[in-house]
Amino acid sequence: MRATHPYHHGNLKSALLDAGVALIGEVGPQAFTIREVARRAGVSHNAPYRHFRNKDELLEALAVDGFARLTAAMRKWSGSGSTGTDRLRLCGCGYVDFALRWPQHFLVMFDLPKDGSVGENAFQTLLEFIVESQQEGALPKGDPHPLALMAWSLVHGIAKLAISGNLPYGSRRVLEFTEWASAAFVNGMESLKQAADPPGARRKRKLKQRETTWNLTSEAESIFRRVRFPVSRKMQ
Amino acid sequence: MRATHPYHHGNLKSALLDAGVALIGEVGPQAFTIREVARRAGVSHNAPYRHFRNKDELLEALAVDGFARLTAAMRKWSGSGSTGTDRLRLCGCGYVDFALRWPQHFLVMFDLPKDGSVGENAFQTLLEFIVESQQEGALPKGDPHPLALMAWSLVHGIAKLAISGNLPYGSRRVLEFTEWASAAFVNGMESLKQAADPPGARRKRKLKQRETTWNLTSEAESIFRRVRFPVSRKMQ
DNA sequence: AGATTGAAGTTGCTACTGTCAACATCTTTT
DNA sequence: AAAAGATGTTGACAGTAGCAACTTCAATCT
Repeated sequence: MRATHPYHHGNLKSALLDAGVALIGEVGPQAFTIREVARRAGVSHNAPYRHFRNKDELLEALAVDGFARLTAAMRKWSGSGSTGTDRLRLCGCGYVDFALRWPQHFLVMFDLPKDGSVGENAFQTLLEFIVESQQEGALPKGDPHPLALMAWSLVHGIAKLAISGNLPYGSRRVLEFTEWASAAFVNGMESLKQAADPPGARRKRKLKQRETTWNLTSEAESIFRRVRFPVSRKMQ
Repeated sequence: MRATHPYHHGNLKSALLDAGVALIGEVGPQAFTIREVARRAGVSHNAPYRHFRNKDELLEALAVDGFARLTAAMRKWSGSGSTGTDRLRLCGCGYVDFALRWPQHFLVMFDLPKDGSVGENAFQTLLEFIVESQQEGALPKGDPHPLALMAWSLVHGIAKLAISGNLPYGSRRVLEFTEWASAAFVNGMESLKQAADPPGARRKRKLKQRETTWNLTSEAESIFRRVRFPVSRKMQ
């Protein structure tokens, strides 16, 4: 009894995570089973319970892993952009591309009861590009959160609808649609940017405008007057 | 043995659907169980198999039911709008409101493998308001499908993110945010509407512009030039 | 009428799952 | 060296999806 694997696996936890990522990618959350993960890691059906309290905790770990991959994908895609709006657009494409490549994993990340604020990093990445675009004057000044949440909602909706087969496009065209929609978002918002805008020498006013109140310029506000979306209070 | 219920239930199928709707609303797709549905309908654990081939078929029936309710909600909300853009905005709010009220049911409708084109009616409703808004001149002319899909993606993303707890708002503010985002969508798109636009006497050219090609005006196209999202081919 | 057929509901079974409890093995600390 | 603790295993239990064989009952066909 030495030819078989040793009694202790060594680093079972990461092996379980790897097997879990593979399994979730194959069968999705419905058919996902702790016992199959254990099987793939070559270990008894109860070994995982030494590393995860229960099934949900394992799934949550997979979600955390997924968000790390997602953030990496967004950063990688946006890396080739030269302006803030370029990066913003590419970031959205990376988001959708990730969702299309690992739809089941994407499911686990969002459609299961999670606890804390997983996915915080992904949102920060998006927020960063939003702020950049604001500084370039491509997006209206003020609290960037509503804009970021709107952009996020847009690409998230595209991703989910595409995955569930509700967009009449194949993967290829979904990405083109994402790019188009992102451009439409930015260009649409651009029309609401600060009216009296000194055309230059404003790039230096770094992050002064990151207050926590949604403060549209009067011109934009006159357009948005019917809604007046209130302050973004106490995000998270 | 007459005091107990009769051997044949009468209309078990609809009773199962009712119990299923209730159950899915309580526990979600994960904990959803055919046997519990049977229990609630006061029937043996295998009776449902006379009406649904398997669990997925029952869930799909629930999804169909959900889409009917969703469409009804959208129509009810938009009923109080006076213009096309009003109805479009309210329609989006109805969508999100429905998702927030029955998040688990909403899950079943989109995140399970479905077969055919369920939800066709809901999309047609949205498309109708998009076309109306185009006729009012509030949205750019041309194929309404990309616009409808973008609007749908936006509200769908808001709904999903809100349900999964990724929007920093409570239900109340989520609806306000939806309203704001919808207004931003329309007003943003409005800036791309036909440039040389005879201000009146165009409401009569009814649905002439419902071609299947995405045909932006030259002005809008110059703004969208970097993407050139192609024709919407063979929707569904 | 009386027999037959077939739909609708039931009971019992198998294979599988999540999770608990008790046990085995190996490492680390004392 | 011995105790302790962490890690992995075996065996159980309750619950589930679905199959097969049985029962009830209404409708149809002589």
